[in-house]
Amino acid sequence: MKRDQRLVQSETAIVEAALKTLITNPSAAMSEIAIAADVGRATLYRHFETREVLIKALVVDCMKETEIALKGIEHLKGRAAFEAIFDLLMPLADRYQFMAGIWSQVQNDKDLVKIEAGWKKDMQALVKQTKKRGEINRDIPSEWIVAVFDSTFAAAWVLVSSGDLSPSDAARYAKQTFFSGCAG
Amino acid sequence: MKRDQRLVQSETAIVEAALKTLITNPSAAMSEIAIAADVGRATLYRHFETREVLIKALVVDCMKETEIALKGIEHLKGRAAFEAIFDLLMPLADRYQFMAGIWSQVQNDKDLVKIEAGWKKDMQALVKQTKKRGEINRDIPSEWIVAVFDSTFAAAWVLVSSGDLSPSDAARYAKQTFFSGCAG
DNA sequence: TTGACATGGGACATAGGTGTATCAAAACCG
DNA sequence: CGGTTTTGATACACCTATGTCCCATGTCAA
Repeated sequence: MKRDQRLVQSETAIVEAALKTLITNPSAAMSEIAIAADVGRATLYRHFETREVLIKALVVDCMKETEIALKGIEHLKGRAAFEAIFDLLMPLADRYQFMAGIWSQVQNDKDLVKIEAGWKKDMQALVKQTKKRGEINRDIPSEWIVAVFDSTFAAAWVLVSSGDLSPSDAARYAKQTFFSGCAG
Repeated sequence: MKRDQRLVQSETAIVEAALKTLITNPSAAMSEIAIAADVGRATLYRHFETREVLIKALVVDCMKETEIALKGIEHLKGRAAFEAIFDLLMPLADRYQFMAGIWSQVQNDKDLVKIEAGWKKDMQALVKQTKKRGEINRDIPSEWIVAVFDSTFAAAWVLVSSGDLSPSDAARYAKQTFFSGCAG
């Protein structure tokens, strides 16, 4: 017995519309999302009990995509790891635009905060490793490096989302800028 | 006849509290702001007719401070101009944290959008000028340069606001990172 | 001191968003 | 086809934030 086609159709429509809507307006109402998904408001609530549940589901989706994308780069070290991250994550620009905008509404969710904290920790470890390899200037504080990495990504995502740059071009510029900026 | 001391006292308390409150939570309610200012909600509305008016007033204040800070650097060109901007604007980190967070609530205000558009235009002109002087790599698109400039600032502001970096240290790192990143 | 004025607190109407319940119509699966 | 399930629309109660109004209280300036 197959799953009713209407269910999957509604759900994918909702997820896509919610993502797009919440990127442009992180505090968009459920009714706006329903309209964008071309779905009744009641149906929206049938699929996601509350607004909170919907948002968490979207964030979890994005995080899963990230971890899938990053699968198999554990063996890379230092600069090569950084470059792989730029390449692999740049196509997910819109997902990160969404996460960045919605984050303040999610800061009370222990699960998500914990995952984010883990990422930050991994990042700091990678920075230290790269410093040891001499690919990043040891005199620059790691906090600054991490902050610059994040903000370089953000800059690239904005230009990708707005269509000014392709993901691959953006990744190239981001890598160049980041390493030139942090090497010397 | 002097202006009633109570008026100025309330107003400064409101402005300061509103700024601080809206930095941490850009969608804070008027009641929260009133409590933070240690002022009755009614008094808050006596000074600022609506929430919209309050926010616009705060943004205008920040913009004025910016233009005052930048007064007298028109004669500087290229890299020197960029460095002056970093130095002069870094102490205003909290103001920019506020502006960045509140901006989506202000995008319908023609006045503010116009001012912001003017700044962007000036920025692009400065980038082109600096490229001509050979202080920025001509092969990097100006859009990317501007985006990196903005995001470098944002990174620095976050670290300054969180107390991890002093404004002067932040400005130093930001200048170093930005020019190393964009020169080669 | 005194008249004018700002304030705090509370009551109030309004608007908009959230989440629930119901029902007839439509689409699906077998 | 026929029973089941999903759907859209609507009505509903609830809550929260906004903005207005009023009045007793306390403070200011002349």
